[in-house]
Amino acid sequence: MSARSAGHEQGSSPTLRLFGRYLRDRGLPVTQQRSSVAEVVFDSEEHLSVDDIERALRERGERIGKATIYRTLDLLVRSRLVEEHDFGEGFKRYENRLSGHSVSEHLICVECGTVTRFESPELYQIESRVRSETGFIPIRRRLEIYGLCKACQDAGVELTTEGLICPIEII
Amino acid sequence: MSARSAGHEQGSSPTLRLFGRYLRDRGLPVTQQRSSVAEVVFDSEEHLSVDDIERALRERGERIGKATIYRTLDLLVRSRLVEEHDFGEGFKRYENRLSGHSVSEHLICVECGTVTRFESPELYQIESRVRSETGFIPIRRRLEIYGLCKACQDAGVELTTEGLICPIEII
DNA sequence: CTCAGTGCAAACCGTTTGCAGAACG
DNA sequence: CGTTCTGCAAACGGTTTGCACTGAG
Repeated sequence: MSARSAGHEQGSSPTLRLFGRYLRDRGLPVTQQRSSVAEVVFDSEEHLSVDDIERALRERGERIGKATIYRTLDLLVRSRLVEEHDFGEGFKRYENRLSGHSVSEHLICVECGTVTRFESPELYQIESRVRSETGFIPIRRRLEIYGLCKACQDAGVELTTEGLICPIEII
Repeated sequence: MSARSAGHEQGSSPTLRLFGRYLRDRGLPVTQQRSSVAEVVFDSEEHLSVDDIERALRERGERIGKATIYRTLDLLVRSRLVEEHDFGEGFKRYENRLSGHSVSEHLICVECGTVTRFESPELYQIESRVRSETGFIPIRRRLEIYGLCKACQDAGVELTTEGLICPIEII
């Protein structure tokens, strides 16, 4: 905050250095705040909400405004180092794209909300078929399967059948 | 609006009658407004925003409050007759699930925003594999492929490469 | 006639923006 | 030193909610 700074980013993760390069390449300042926000996201394997990030920063003893967090996340997403998710919770989540499991497919439990990653190589077939059949060039995809996770089943949760059972039936 | 009402739903689409049944089964009143909102959604093949629906109602000469539209859409989604979508535009869209093409896979052009439906039977393989490998029971899924549509390519749109080209590279 | 629905406007809440002061290069 | 960033608070926009009034059953 006060000091002459410049000390962040040294001895840090390769990913953080990549972000530094991204900023420098564009003539953008590598600030204390940007480094801190990036570090929190890079150090986690989770899908973090903005509140999660703010909390993690506070635990490190840093108080960074939400506006700055949002602005930094925008840069991180643009740099392609971080991926933005929307699981329909009313807010976005952010994830380190270089954390090893660079998969963007998710199983989402409708009961407990747990998000699990999974891989589906079949997507490549789907995309190449789409491309050849329609001329559409795929860039990125989102596959989310909502359902009931094993843990909730074991806990005895049943699928509540809201809605019409057989909508085709008349009257 | 003024008249003694009760006249809606007669001679209307089977789907609208299904919604009437859904409401009656639960002891909920089948009101003029609910019928109108439902009819607009059932009569369209599109992914409608709340503004689209409000506009369509106004064109029919009906002025229904946004709150009522939201409340009715909630019922329609619960009845499983309508599906809710979020294409990351900052608001939701709603679609008649019984409009023939009951497919929930979409191609979304990042340039012009056009949404096109497509089918991918491969999803069944993916889901049965997920179920047997993890025990997760799939209920519904969302597959969205973002990319460049044929029309935009023909119009000369190029894919702008923002972000780091090779993030694995050092420094 | 009663209970639920409707409409209005205010509340909500995640996100964005304007601006004065602080920091990077 | 000039330009960009930061933080605060206010603005924003889609959605939700409280409440007096209207309408369905």
